[in-house]
Amino acid sequence: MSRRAAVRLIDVAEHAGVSLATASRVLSSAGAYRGRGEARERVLASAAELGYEPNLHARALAGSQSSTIALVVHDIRDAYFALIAGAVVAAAEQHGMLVTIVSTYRDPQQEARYLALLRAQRPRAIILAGSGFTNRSAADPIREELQRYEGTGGVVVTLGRQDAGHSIIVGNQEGARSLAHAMVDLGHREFAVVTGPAKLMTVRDRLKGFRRGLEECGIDLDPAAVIHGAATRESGGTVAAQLAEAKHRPTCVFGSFDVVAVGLVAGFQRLGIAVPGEISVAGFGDVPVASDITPSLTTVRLPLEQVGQQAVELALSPDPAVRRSVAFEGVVMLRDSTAAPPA
Amino acid sequence: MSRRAAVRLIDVAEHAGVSLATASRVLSSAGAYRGRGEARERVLASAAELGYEPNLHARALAGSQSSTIALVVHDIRDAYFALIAGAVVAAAEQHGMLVTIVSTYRDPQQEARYLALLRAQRPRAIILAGSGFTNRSAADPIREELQRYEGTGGVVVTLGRQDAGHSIIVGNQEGARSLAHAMVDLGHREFAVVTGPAKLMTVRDRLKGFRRGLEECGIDLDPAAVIHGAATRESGGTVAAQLAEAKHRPTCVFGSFDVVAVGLVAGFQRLGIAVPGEISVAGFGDVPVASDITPSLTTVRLPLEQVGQQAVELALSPDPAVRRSVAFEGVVMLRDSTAAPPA
DNA sequence: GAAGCGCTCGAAAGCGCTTTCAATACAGTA
DNA sequence: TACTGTATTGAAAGCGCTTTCGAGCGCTTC
Repeated sequence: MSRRAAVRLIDVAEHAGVSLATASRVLSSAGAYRGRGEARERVLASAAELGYEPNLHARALAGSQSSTIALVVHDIRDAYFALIAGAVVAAAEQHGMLVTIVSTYRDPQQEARYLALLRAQRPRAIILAGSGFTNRSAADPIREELQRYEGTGGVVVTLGRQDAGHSIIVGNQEGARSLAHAMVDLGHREFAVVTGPAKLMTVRDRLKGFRRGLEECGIDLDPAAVIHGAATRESGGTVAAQLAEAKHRPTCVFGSFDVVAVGLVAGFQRLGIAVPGEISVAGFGDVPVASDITPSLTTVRLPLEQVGQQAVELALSPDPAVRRSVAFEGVVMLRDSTAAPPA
Repeated sequence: MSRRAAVRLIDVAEHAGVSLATASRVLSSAGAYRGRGEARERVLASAAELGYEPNLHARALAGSQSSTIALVVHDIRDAYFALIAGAVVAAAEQHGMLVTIVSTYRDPQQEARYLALLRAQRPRAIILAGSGFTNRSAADPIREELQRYEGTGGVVVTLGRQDAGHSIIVGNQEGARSLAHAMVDLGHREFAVVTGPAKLMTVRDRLKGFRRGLEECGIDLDPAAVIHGAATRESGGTVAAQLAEAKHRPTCVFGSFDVVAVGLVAGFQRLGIAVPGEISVAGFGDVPVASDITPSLTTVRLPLEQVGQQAVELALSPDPAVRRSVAFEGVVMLRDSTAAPPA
């Protein structure tokens, strides 16, 4: 294990018989530089021969231009975020950038701490996916972190929140609204919503959209019919049991995360309640498991692939000073977990 | 958006009235340094007041000690890798390290390219998860990359391959072997294996383990009964159709990735073949979807959480020169997709 | 009281690169 | 041929930090 030092730019320069500056210009292909042919070729050849690899730290330090993008998610193990991460990683690599992923496990304190840690890495941009605590007070630590980061020249891209940097609207509200219409079209009038922590923007947006959709159909969503739990499968199962025992059972339950809906379906089935025969269940996200369960889950498909790609585009957009905002729409995927209500 | 420069260490030093060196020592808490009390306190106070944040690039450059760990996976969108990534990210952050994730989408060329890109970032360690093309020839580009990286002082941790750096055995062989025994115990004698590309180590190991398990029970696995497809749900569906039409249908099918098994189950059900009534299906991995489908999937649970944690431990282990190897075992999760063969 | 030890602390030398700045080369024009 | 304008090149100054090296200090030890 000879800890032989890595090849440096100066080694390449000497080997090619040019100055350090020239070698740098050739290899970092700075703008319009083409070299007089001769020198350029020699540098390229030497670099290849010696197996030169730039040191990104040195590059970042000298050029104050980092080549990493930071992605902050709630939980990378969650399919929803994994899908976004996949798209971000793929898009970033197209631009020769690396992605640093941080998983906050839905803890706002953590999130702020991580953001601080991340800033130390001086990433070109921070993409905040699925962050979005609805703390609109002036003292929101996350917003403060973000603003500070922007202040030092960083780019911020947020998904589902719009109080900092570029923002991407992932279609939470619109999607939920469409879903509400679809459920009413199926004949449902009695609803329950099972969702996550009220402090998450995502939760609020989906709920708001669903409620608005119902209102447009002349249906009021009883606040008591909105159940806030965790955004997990287990939570769905627990709530299913509660709903099963309720005196007045809804005909359609909207689990505002696919995993929750999956838990609901499993829960009802365990209790011998037929889905969709006796009760319809819809989810949100169209994560792979949605099509895998039986009955397959009616849900709202979010274009996560494009969202991730777009996030990288915005992250790398040349003029960060002008805030941009891009909206996507969710599309309702009618599958087997919903049907007309029992007669 | 005033692009005000970030606070530097020298700003802190001046504000505290100490030298740059002292400030550095206090803030990077280098070993046994405690300061004479006085100086230390002042530096800490100044840093807090000015909101100092170290520049990791400068740190890495000067100290030649990076604070990122690189994680290479096949596909971060895949639950298996997402689970590993979650554990790695969590464990890394405990050590104040950031994780750079690269997704190679199962392309060996890509993988080698990414490894090169990664090396430019000079991560403290590279964790290669689910890499493992079985190219044992001298010209394996990935092994070459890894060895080169080790040569320059980097640490390598591999999951499921053992030709470089520290290695973690995730239990592919042992797990598959146990599963084979469990299936034979259930009464099965006729098997088929549906698996991924033969060039993946994971595929080979699981197959080898399964075959060995059967042999130990006196059963030979017909090479014709091993079907190599993609490690996807769709592939499972396709193969289910093929198996359904075969003249001699096995009583138990082992899908060596959970997703494949999920596809198999869905495929058989679509064709009206009862699982497990007419045919048993088992998977490997125990990814969340395994418990979500109906019938729930018999599979082998890999301790991915611990694997990820251990990978980080090894990555950060003080003496990289001595190669270490840690083995985990998979445990068979008998669920509803398997039963005794039809009489 | 001199020598020795174990600290803290400051000056300064880099880490490997990008990027001015000034110098030189070359082409094009008169 | 001389003269300007443009492209290419090299020297050198950092980017923000860690880390030797050595000076200085307060002790104990003989």
